[in-house]
Amino acid sequence: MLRHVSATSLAAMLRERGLRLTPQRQLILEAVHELGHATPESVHTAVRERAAGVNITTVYRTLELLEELGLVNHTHLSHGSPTYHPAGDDQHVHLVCRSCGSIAEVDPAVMDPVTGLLLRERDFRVDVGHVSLFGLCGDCKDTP
Amino acid sequence: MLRHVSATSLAAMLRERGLRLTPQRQLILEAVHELGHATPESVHTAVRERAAGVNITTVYRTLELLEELGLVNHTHLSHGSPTYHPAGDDQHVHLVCRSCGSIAEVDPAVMDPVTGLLLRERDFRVDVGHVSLFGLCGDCKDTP
DNA sequence: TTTCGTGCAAATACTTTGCACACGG
DNA sequence: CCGTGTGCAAAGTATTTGCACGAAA
Repeated sequence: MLRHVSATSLAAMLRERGLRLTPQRQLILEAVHELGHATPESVHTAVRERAAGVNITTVYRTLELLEELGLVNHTHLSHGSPTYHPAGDDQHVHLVCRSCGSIAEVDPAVMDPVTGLLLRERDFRVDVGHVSLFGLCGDCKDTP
Repeated sequence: MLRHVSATSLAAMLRERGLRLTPQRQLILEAVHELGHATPESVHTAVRERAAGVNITTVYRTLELLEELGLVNHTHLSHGSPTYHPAGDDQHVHLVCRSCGSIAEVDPAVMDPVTGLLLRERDFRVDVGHVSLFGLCGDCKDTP
């Protein structure tokens, strides 16, 4: 269960593509791991606590890069900013309550019947690390 | 299988709340039905073909209203603008290809195993008319 | 030394808000 | 008439882009 990508392996992944390891890229990747659910804004805030000068532009560019490298995924929780989270085997499906805004996580295996069906019948390969389901949570379904 | 909400029934729903039937509201609701998948921008364009003066602000306000009335739903297809579609029994789940951007639709019944499980085990009521699944379509999965 | 990466500033996209007038009921 | 709805303009947020300098390899 790999929860952290070490600086050296990040460096290796970057080098493979002729890209460079910078303090910003390390800090941003660490921030995503620490935050779990991270918007560009929250990453920016977190990174700034360690290194004041890091620009929001760099956060956007780096998150996009980290996603290309397969180190993070993003999903859209309700409206507004995308939410980034570490890629890997700790993936989860999000349950977003439209009433109270709470976000719960469930094992992506709950999607297996659906992903299997869609692959067989529609030739569509669902990216499970990317799924958000909207609805009403237990606390809200009675008092909407 | 009700595919259109008539002007009179829209009027009735509005009147119940002390709201008014206006040409803009009729046109915008019609546009959502005609377009099927409609962003605020595309609704604006479609409506303008019939009535030049309609403002984008009114489109936003009206889509929000129509959603409160339960006449339309919106979902987030990839990034960017939300996509509105008619509410009712023609609901569908969206399959969004992250490679080519294509949007396919499937019967929401494919989600039944998942919605049932989440209701039983997590007390979470999934809004199926709101589901978008991201992944790779058949055309793209071989040549990503 | 050679690119690549970053910060900065400005541009762009999307959405919301305040207000005065228009108009549906 | 009364009060809601609209258009307009402007403000607010979120994100992207161009460019010159700084820095990794």
